[in-house]
Amino acid sequence: MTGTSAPVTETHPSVLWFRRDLRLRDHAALMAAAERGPVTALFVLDDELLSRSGAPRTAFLLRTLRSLAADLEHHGGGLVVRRGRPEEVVPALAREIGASGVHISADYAPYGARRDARVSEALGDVPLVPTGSPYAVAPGRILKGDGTPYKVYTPFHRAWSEHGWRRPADSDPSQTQWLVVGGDDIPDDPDVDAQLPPAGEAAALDAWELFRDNGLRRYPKQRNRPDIDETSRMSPHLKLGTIHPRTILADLGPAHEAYRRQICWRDFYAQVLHHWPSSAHDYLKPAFKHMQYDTGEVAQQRFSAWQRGETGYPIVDAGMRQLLAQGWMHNRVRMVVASFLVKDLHLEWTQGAQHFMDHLIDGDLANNQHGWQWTAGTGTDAAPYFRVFNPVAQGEKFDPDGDYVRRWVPQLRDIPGAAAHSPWAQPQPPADYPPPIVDHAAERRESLERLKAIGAT
DNA sequence: TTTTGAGTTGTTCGA
DNA sequence: GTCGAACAACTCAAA
Repeated sequence: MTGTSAPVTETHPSVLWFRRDLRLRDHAALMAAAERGPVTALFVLDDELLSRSGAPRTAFLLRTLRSLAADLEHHGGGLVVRRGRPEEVVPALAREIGASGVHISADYAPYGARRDARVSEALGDVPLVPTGSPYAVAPGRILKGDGTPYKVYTPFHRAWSEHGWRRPADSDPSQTQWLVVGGDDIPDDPDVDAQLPPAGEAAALDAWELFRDNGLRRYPKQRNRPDIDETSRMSPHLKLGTIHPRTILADLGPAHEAYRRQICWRDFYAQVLHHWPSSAHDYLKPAFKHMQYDTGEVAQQRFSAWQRGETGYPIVDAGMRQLLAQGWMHNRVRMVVASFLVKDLHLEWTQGAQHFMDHLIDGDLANNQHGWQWTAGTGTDAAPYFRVFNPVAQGEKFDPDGDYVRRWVPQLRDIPGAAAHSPWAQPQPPADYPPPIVDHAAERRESLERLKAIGAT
């Protein structure tokens, strides 16, 4: 015994405030909290956040919370759930247990960052301690040589790959001393028609291992095939943090670059939103604000048809119906339906983005808003203006046998093969399926005209 | 400061 | 049926 390290004779309880990190493994903030003494696990039901969350996403969150609570109980603890404003609830609990600190994983999204600043102030002398983030590399860590953030993906990806990331954190819930106090009940799920996937950390790890050992090998070739549907389905888990991207990256080898790039996209868009918070609702390229968009009753009817999956374009309708049925949509199809809303219906991307956020269980502000801005051609590193998806060609290319559209649009069941992508060309089109609400070729030309008009300004 | 090369995911048209 | 070019101009990143 040399006495170089001070013996820890005194321990202080602390609060571990869960937000988008609803797991116990690979959890840096949990480690930081646990090494100081007993830990009270808290989740705040924040009405301001819940009011922005559609029923499927809320249901998936509540199921995830129940799973986390059960996991904590399994390790001799429990999840303290309290409803209210975080700047009131968190300091109240901290006082109640005499916390020496409140530990969090940092949140870089606009609302979360403002909320955390308010909470930190309300906590007074009790520090709000961020450890780790929901990303492989936290926003703000990767900058260009001149100290400013990247706006283009490819150089960001290069820098991100060179920067590297930490190994998964070694958090151990069974070695943590949990301190449980009273709280509110987790509310019942809202009514949801959608078939949601299993929620919680164990489900996330199961889903990851299943994909890693099966679909990952074929991912580069098949990721664009909604009919085969061998994507990883990790997005809802990454959204809620039931798995950390580092856990995933640690399993990837040199052959898995295509999938690793997707993880990098998530980091990229998080840092774009972090550095340009207004891009959550504003056109990143301001000229697009002045483009002519359709409004009025016909536009609203078309928007409604798009939402319900009754546009008469099978790949669009299949995607929109999958969204309603599963709270999820294949990524290739997300681009197709987004392009249709923006370029064929001439509606603003924000309208479509809102519908996505209402229904997607993986609805993540950074990914969603910037995915839409990319399609609309208004975002960072966006698609060139002339890139207009043809819904028939996309269907024939990525759903070559028509299996995807027949799965989600049963009215097409009697049209075999790729012909299902153009039912109007059938000798006898199905009577219970609508004809196209707009003519794609004409609307494509119209879109290019309107884009040209703002190019002149 | 200036210059240069490059930029996730597409479609259409004409040879 | 296949193939290459055109579809613009601009901004970004880096030397």
